[in-house]
Amino acid sequence: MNRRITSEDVARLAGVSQATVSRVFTAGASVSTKAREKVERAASELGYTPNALARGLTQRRTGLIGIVTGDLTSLYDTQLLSILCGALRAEQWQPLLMRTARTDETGGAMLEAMAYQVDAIIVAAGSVSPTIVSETQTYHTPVIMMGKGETAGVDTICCDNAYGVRLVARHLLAGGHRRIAYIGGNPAAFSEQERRHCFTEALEAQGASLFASASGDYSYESGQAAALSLLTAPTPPDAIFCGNDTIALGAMDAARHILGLKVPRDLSIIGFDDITMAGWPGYRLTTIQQPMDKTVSAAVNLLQRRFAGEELPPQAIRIPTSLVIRASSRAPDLV
Amino acid sequence: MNRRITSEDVARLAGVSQATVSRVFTAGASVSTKAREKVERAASELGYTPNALARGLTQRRTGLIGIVTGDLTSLYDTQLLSILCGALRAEQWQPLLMRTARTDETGGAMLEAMAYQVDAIIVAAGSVSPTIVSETQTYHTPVIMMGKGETAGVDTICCDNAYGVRLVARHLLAGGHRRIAYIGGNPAAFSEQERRHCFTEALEAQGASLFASASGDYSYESGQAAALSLLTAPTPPDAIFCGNDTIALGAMDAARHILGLKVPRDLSIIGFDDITMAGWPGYRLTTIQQPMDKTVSAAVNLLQRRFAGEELPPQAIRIPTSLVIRASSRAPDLV
DNA sequence: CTGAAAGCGCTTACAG
DNA sequence: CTGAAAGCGCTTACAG
Repeated sequence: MNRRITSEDVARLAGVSQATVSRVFTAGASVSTKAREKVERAASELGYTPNALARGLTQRRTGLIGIVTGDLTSLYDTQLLSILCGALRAEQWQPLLMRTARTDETGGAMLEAMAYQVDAIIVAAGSVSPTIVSETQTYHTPVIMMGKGETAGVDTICCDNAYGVRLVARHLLAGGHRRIAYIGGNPAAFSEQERRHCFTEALEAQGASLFASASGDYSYESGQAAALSLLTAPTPPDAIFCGNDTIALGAMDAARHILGLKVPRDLSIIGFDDITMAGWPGYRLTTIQQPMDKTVSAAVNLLQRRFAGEELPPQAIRIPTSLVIRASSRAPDLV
Repeated sequence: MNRRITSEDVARLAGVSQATVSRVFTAGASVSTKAREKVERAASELGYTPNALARGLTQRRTGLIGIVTGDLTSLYDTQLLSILCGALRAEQWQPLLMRTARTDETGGAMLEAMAYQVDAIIVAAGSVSPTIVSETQTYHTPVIMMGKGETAGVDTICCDNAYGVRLVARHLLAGGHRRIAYIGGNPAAFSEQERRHCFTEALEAQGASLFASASGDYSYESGQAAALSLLTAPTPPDAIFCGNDTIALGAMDAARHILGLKVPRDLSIIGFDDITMAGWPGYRLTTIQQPMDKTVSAAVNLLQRRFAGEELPPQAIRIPTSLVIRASSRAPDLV
């Protein structure tokens, strides 16, 4: 057979109407046990599965969730994606993955997802112009932006950067550090701006100040390069806080393997995210934990409420952060 | 407006028939310049994009490609996924991501993808029973299995495991190693079976034999545990070849940080895949490179040919492998 | 509970 | 080149 099996085929074999076949595959529709049995027998004999596209055309829901990610080069993004996909699957939602290579592709990717009538879009990358936001609002499709603070018109889920970096500042100062540097991620990213800003403020609130800083792009290589330039300066920093763990791993490798420094004896290094590798014995990175499972379940909950038709204003959810002390930072009591 | 804009709306505004609107958005359809202009103006004014679902229902093609992956915990899988998604996007194909948590979910995930009328399915995880294969063949949907050798009825793309592990055997023996161990991945995986088998054979072909071996599940933790047990035996191995890089990183960290061994002085470690981290200065892992871009472009090419209707028998493509010598293995000339 | 029929938003022969 | 109409495979009021 060169044609897909349709509900019509099943109906014919089962001796019922096509509508009855449809009802058997529609949760909550009323069908007699007898009819249901005939249909199920016929369906399994023919190997019938309802066409999700046709179903999506008639119902309001397709079960498709658009996920806009960056280039998936970041270990954090990748771990988040994995957890997110697992959670979506548990809800029987299918992720339509829009991987963007550049941050300005985000808007386009959202519109492409819309073309497939996705029930919602989760944006985990790049930033979105207000024009795009208002454009997507015409579609009445829920949009959740991850890693972004309050944004007009859409839901956002973000970790508590301010609290996290405050913990870092306190920890480093308690560790006796006075030349504290910062290596940031992509300057255009919200998380970078917030982390840098709040970290600087937190130091100042405690009577200290940022000693030096550099910018990267959240990559390992950028962490290496930035660390190298900071550490070879006439007066190098004695601690580096990094915008994410990947940068921190690059910085640590540069300090140890290129410059021959001991971490944390010569230098404390702290990251942000708590990706799996931060706990590996080769790194044992002190970092701010950003609980990915909580982020994901907040997203799923929000979608459930929106799908249920609840009329709530755009949410700006913050997920709590915490400090995970490992071996890459000087312990306060040893000073 | 609470309703999506349809081609009907555009037609009304542009003063043409709905069919003409459709033609403007269908590549290769003939429309007069005048009509095209009117339609394009109206479409952009209304913010119209064709409904990809409705289009998919009438055409043979949806532009959707189902991708069945494992739990995305593996660094190799994740890097491959990233490259794959980039390549699909370049073709205007959208990946419908089916992330499975257990290997026996593969078949179900394929059928779910089928329900969305995907144009093809790329399976990059788990194994598939012959029943599922024949079931999917009824749908006439191309299926490509990655990381699998020749399989009846479907296309496969796999790296040249045999050649790769032969290079490892030769390299280790040339390095003077005589107690060579192997830590495998998931015993149910094709790649594991092939690598283990061919590695054992390669050693024997060169007059040596496998000294010890252990099984893991391709994870970092399993690499650590297996290395620990092998290296604390009365006579430990002096070299370990690992079924993938992630295992090798775990093994290396266990050797160095838990047992205090020097790599490669006390022990050579070799991996498989050549993931990004294998080149990081903290590891500098000697490994077999499996070119992901070639794997991906082979898949894209194959899909293009299948979509074009070419009648070719199931392909069993092998991608060449090569040895990347870094610092985790003893150099032959130093012995 | 069940069938006939309209409709979801497109594409594509079929005439003209 | 263009319009009217059939059809893709479903769901869902509407009657009965």
